[in-house]
Amino acid sequence: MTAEPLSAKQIARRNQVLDAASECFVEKGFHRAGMAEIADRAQMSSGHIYHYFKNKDDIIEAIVDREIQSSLDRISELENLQADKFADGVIAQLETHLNGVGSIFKSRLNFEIIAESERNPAVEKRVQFQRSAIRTKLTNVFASKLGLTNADIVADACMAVFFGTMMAPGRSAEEQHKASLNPLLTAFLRGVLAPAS
Amino acid sequence: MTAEPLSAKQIARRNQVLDAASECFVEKGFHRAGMAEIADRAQMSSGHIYHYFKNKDDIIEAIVDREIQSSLDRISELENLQADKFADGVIAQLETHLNGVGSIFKSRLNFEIIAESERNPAVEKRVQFQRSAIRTKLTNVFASKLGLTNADIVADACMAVFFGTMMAPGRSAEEQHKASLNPLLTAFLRGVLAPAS
Amino acid sequence: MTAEPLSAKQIARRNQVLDAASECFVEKGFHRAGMAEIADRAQMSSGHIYHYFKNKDDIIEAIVDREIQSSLDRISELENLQADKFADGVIAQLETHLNGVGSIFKSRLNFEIIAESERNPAVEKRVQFQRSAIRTKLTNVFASKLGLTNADIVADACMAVFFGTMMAPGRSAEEQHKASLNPLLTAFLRGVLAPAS
Amino acid sequence: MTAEPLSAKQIARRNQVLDAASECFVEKGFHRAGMAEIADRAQMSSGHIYHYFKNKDDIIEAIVDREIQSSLDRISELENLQADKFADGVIAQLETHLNGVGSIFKSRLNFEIIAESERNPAVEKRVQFQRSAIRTKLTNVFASKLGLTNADIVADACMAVFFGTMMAPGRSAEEQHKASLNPLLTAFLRGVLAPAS
DNA sequence: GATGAATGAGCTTTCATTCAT
DNA sequence: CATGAATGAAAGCTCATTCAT
Repeated sequence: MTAEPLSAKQIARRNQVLDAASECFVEKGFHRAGMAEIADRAQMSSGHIYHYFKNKDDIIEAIVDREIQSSLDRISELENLQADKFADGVIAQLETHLNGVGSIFKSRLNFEIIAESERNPAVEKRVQFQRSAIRTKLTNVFASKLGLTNADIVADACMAVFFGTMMAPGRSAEEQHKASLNPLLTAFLRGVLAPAS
Repeated sequence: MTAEPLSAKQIARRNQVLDAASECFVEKGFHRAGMAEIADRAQMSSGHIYHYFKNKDDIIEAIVDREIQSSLDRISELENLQADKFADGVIAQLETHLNGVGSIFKSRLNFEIIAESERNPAVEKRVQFQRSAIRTKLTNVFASKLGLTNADIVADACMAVFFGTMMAPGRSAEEQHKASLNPLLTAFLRGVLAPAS
Repeated sequence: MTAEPLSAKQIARRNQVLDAASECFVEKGFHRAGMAEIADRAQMSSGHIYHYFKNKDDIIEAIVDREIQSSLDRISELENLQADKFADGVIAQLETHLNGVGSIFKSRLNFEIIAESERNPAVEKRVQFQRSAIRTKLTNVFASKLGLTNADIVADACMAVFFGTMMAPGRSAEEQHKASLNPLLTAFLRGVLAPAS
Repeated sequence: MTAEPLSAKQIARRNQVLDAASECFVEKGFHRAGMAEIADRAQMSSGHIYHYFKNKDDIIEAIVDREIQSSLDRISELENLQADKFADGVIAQLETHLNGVGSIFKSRLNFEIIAESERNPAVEKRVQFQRSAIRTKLTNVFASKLGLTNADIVADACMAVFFGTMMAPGRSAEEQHKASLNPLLTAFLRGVLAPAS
C-alpha cells in the first residue's frame, strides 16, 4: 500500500506514454484519440500502458498535470525580471505566446483541458488549483518585486488580460502569426505593473 | 437543389432535437454524448433524428450556429444603450454573465465549442465568423454611439477583457456566484468607452 | 378477396416503380438499393409504394418477371426467321447481346437475378420457369422450322453456348465492345442449326 | 510499411473467419450476411474480426481470392492428363462440376461473385484476373499438350462451354444431380481438343 | 516487464415498413 | 390516392480494458 518510488526507467517509460498521448490529444482531442494509437506512438503495446496508468482518464489527468506545471514554470520566469523592466517582460511573454513560438502544443490543449474540466471533476480540481496557484504566484511577485499594495487585484486583472488575449483573436494560423498585443491593453499593463514608488 | 422551406412543425421538431442535444452536450460534451440519449430526450426514435440532420456533426454545427446567434444577439443589445451610460451597460452585462444568470447553458458550451474548433474545420469556420462579426458590431457601435476614432482597437481590447473575464476566475459554482468584475478592468473599460468629446 | 383488375393508371404507376427499381438495382444490386431512393426516382412517396407492392421482395419478384418476359420475347423473335437463315439469325442475336446494344440494363441484372435465385425460393422458381420456357420455345422452333428430330438436345446445347458466351469474356467495357462470337462456336451453331434435309 | 509475415496461429485464425464467412455468404449472400453471425460461427467476438480484416469488404475480397485460387488449381489439374485422353479428362471434370460433387460451396458463390463484380471494382479486378489467368492456362496447356496452333481460340470456346454448362441447366438440387453433359457439346469438345497430328 | 489476442458493450447510421393525416 | 413522419431493429465498426502467455 505504500507508494513505491518510481525508477528512472519507469519514469522514462511513463513519459513516453505521456508524450505520445499529448500528440494524439492535440490532434484529435481527448475523446477522439484512441489508446491503440497512443500505444503505437509510445512504441509500446496497448496492454502495457495499463502498467503505468490505471486507465485513459488517468493519462488525461497526468497530461493536465504536466500542462499545468509547464504554465506555472513560465509564470515563475517572471521572478527573474528586474523591477523597472517588469511590464516589458510580461508584455514580451504575452506576445511570444500570441505568436505561438515554442508553445504550440501546450496552447492547443488549453481549451481541450478547460472544456474537459466542465464535465470531469478530477480535471476541474486541477484547473482550479492552477488558477489559484497562478494568482498566488503573481500576487507574490507583484508585491515583492514591485511593492504593490493591491497586488492581488492587479494579479486578477493581469490574468484576465492574459487569458483574454489568448482567446480573442481567433485561431487561424495567419492571424496568429501577425498578432501583436493590443496597444490599449499594453498601456493598461504598463500602468498597473509600474513599480510602486 | 432548391432548399425546401421547412414547415412550422418541422422547425419545432428540429428544435426539439437541438434542445435535447444542447442538454446532452452540456452534460457530457460533444463526443461523450450519444445519439441514443439525444433521441430519448427529444422524445423521438434515434432513427428519426436523421430525417432532420444529416449526422451528428450536422447537429453539432447547428448547435454552434445557435450559440453564435445568441451571442451576437446579446452584443446587439448594446446598441440600445445611451452614450453616457454606455460603459455602465457593458460592465453590467459582463457581471451578469459572470454570475451565470440566465445563460448557464450557453456559456457552458463555450469552451466545448472552442476546443472543437481546433480539430473540426466546419466549427472553426463558424468560430472565426463569430469573432469577426463581434469585432465588426462592437466597432460600429463604438464609432457611432461614442464617436471613437480608434473604435476597432477599443473593440479588440474589450473583446479580450470580455473573454478573459469569462475564463479567468475558474468555473466553480461558488466562485462563479460571488464573482464581480475586477475594479482595475472596470476602470479600464470606463476609460476606453467614454464618449469622444 | 377477388383479384381486382388494375386500371391503366394503376399499371402505369406500378411501372413507374419498377422502372425506378430497375435503375437502382442495376446500380447497387438488390440488397444495397434502398426503398427511399426507389421512391425518389419513381417520384412517389416511399409509403405509397406499399399500395402497389407488398414489400421489397415483391418488387424484386416483379422485376425478375419483367426481365424474364423480355428474354422470352427475344427468343420468340427467332420464330420469324427463315429456315435457311436460321443459324445466321441466332448468331446475329448473340453478337448483338455480346456488344451490349440495347440491352445493357437487362444483362446487368442477369447475374444479380441468378445470384438471388440461389437464396430466394420465389426467385428460384421464376428462374427455373424461365429456363424451361426457353428450352421449350427453342425446342419447338427448332423442330418446326428446321425439322430437327433431336431438337431438345440442340436446344440444350444452344442455351449453354448462349449463356456461356454471355459470361465468359469478362465484363470490362472495352472487351465487351470489341467482342465477337468465337469462330469455333459459330461453326458449331451453324452445324447443329442446319435445316434437317 | 513492410507487410508483417503472419504467424501460423494468425493464419489459422484468419481462415477461421474466412470459413465462417464463406458459409454465411453461401447461405445468405454477401449483403444479407451479417458480421455478427460470421463472428459467431468463427467462434470469435465480432470486434476481434477487425484485427484480421479491415472491414467486411476486405473479407469479401479475401473470399473471392480463395475461390479464384481454387478454380485455378482445378484448371491446373488438366496439365497432368495424357494427350490422347485429354478431351475425356476435360469432360469428366465438367460432369463432376455439374453434379456438384465436392464443390457445392464453391460453385454456389460463383454467381454471387460475378454479381458483386458488377458494382464492386475490387471484386471486378479479381474476376477479370481470373478470366485471363484461366484463358492463359488453357491456351498454354492446349498448345503444349495437344500441339494446337489455334490454342487461344479453342481456349475461349472451351471457357464458354464450361461456364454455359454451369449456368444453363438451372440450379435445383434434383436437376443438378442427374445432369450430364450435353452430347452435342461433348462431341464438340472431343473435336476441338483432339491432338494435332 | 511486456505482448497483443480477445472481449463485448457501445457507437453512429441505415433501412424496410407502418400509419395518422 | 398520396404523403412523409415515425419507428426500432439491425447493420458495420470502434474502443477501453483485461488477461494468458
